[in-house]
Amino acid sequence: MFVVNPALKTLMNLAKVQAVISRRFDRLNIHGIGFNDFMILYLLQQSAAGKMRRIDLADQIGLTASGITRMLLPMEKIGLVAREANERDARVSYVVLTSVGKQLFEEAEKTASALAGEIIPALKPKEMTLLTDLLTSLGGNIT
Amino acid sequence: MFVVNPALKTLMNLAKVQAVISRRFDRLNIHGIGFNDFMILYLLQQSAAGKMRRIDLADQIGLTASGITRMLLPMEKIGLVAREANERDARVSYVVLTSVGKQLFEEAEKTASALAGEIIPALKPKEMTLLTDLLTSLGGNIT
DNA sequence: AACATATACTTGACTAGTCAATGATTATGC
DNA sequence: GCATAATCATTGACTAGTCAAGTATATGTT
Repeated sequence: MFVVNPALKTLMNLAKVQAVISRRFDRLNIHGIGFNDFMILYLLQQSAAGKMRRIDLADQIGLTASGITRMLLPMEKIGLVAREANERDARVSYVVLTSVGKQLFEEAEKTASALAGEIIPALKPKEMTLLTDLLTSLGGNIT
Repeated sequence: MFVVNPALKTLMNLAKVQAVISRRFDRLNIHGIGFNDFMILYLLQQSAAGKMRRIDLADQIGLTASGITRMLLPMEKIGLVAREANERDARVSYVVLTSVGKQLFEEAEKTASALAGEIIPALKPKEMTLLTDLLTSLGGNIT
């Protein structure tokens, strides 16, 4: 029988786990938004200025710039975020969190937290630290 | 500042990490197949009979049955897998690994293993065990 | 036997992204 | 100071899935 690299098996399990979790979240359709939309609201909310460049959002959530452009279109349409120019650099278009967006985030965060608690088993502090460190070493730098 | 549930942050980092990893794999386009196609070949190859029901493939890789139907179409077309009926149950259509599929898998496994080794940092045995256990507890049961 | 329910798979209509190319602007090397 | 390169964002064309509904078959109940 063929034996594959343990690292590769780990990546396969990671892929599976993520597929199942994200479908579970998106199926809930928390307040009308998907999980990635939720992440965008979260990042904007915790950013100092309440606004971010599209390219930085892309880097943070791990999608491409064009993916961000496409995700933001419906969010702009329903007024969760808005556009703002950068006076120094005309290439940049900031994404600003609106008060509607902020309010929706705060509601959605309750549902999302509850579901996250169901999904992630209760871990000992030591385990939680290790898991966080592991994800960080794999590029998961969302704080 | 709003403080979110650590479990929720973990899920956001998981989503990000997986998005980046899967894009990196798919971009390589290993021997013309994507990462999920690779997983299908792997599961078929390590199954005792070299064949599986579509629904079991779906469960194992964490997608829906209809996703599996759609993924398999091009794979059948290029001859990596084939269909086989179940004599006892006419609803079932097995997915069989062809010799072409098996050969491609063995080639692709080399490339995939090498990339997996680059992505997953060298872990101490204890850490590796914990990571595996964690993924298992989240539903990652690929062995 | 007949009916209700469950399971396996597929399909139509759709969403969520990808990549490659392009446009517009800003930064850099000489 | 000007050509070249780099950066930010968008668009066209496409792939990879999702869900809900439908078809076909199997199983369980009375």
